[in-house]
Amino acid sequence: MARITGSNGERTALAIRHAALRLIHRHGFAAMSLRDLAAEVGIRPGSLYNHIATKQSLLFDLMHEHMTTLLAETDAALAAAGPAPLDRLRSFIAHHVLYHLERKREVYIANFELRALDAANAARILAMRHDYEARLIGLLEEGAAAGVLATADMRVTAYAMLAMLTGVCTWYKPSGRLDRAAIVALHTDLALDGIRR
Amino acid sequence: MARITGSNGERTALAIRHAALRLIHRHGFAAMSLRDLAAEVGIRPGSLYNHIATKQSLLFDLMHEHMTTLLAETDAALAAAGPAPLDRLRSFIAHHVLYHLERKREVYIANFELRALDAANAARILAMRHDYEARLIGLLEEGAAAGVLATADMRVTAYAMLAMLTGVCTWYKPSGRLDRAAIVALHTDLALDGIRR
DNA sequence: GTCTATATACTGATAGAC
DNA sequence: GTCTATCAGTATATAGAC
Repeated sequence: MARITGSNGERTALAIRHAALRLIHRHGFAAMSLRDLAAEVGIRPGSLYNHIATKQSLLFDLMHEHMTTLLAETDAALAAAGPAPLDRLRSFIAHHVLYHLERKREVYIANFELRALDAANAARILAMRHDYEARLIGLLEEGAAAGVLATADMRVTAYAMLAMLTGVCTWYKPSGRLDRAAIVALHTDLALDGIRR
Repeated sequence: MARITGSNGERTALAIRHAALRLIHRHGFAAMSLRDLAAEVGIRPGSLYNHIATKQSLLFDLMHEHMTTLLAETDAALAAAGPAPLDRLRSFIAHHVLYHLERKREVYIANFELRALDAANAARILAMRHDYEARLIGLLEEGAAAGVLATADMRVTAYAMLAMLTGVCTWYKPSGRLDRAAIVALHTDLALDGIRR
């Protein structure tokens, strides 16, 4: 007999993940105690262990799920884009910015809590991050081959672009002055043409 | 009678600051115990309190010293630059990148451990960060007034540029492929003209 | 699956001898 | 200024009743 969808156990597991995202984003993984987490969920500390193996595995699962989703969605966005290198690049930028606006907590954690993972887990997440960087480097190489863009160094340019595009996570608030489309357009312009006129 | 320069106490205090920069950069402030710190310095945990008031004040002092130096050096770089808006902007970019290459640990801590400060200390560091951002926004406004650059939004453009320029902290290694001048040139080109050709 | 209770270790910080 | 010793609180994780 199949497990009942949305049973109490599953709802608790989901609540733990959401509460962990909030607390880790706000205070950092090391500063989040399992007592804090349990209190946020509304259960006793020991009950957490019906849903997680260790605090470490909880962090890894959150990061792994984020990276899996990011890679899959990016590939889908590129598959839906036109064939022109600049169009594909625009598609990457737009998806990256929108994804980072919508899931700023997951992104923040995946970028800044790598230090809290043990060596084996960190290696797995790093490999997925390298896969993601490789997507952008590939797009830059396509553009350079087509003669529509130029850069002194593919890899460092990709790092610089990703740092800029990921920066939205640190200041974006949904109630802010600019809407999402304006933020995407501004970052696309900056990446492609800079600020000089 | 003046205190002897480089006395044992001062050398210990300096060693604590350096060790703290290393450990916080590597593991994060919350994950650095004062026992770890004392061991790295080569003293007993209790002896730390001859040099620091609390763990919190140690973090604040490190961040405050960094921000003070960054603001002073930036003003000096701008004072030494030519009067043309683009020259002043190039001077800002070059100084920012070089400073961040040379003091990546301090920068990383100041950017990502704000959450570990209590409210009053965080407000002081945030005010200094806003001062720094205001320098760049001012330069962008100078350039826009002179008609040599354009942007859809001054503040968000400044955030995006700072995120990009600060990104060097996360991957730079002195033994890397590109030397500092090349990294500065690449980021200046990216900021001013983007990647499109 | 959640609860109470607890094991075991570690945390920041302090007191007082030298 | 550094040491030994320790306080009081908290950390992750586990055991067993319900």
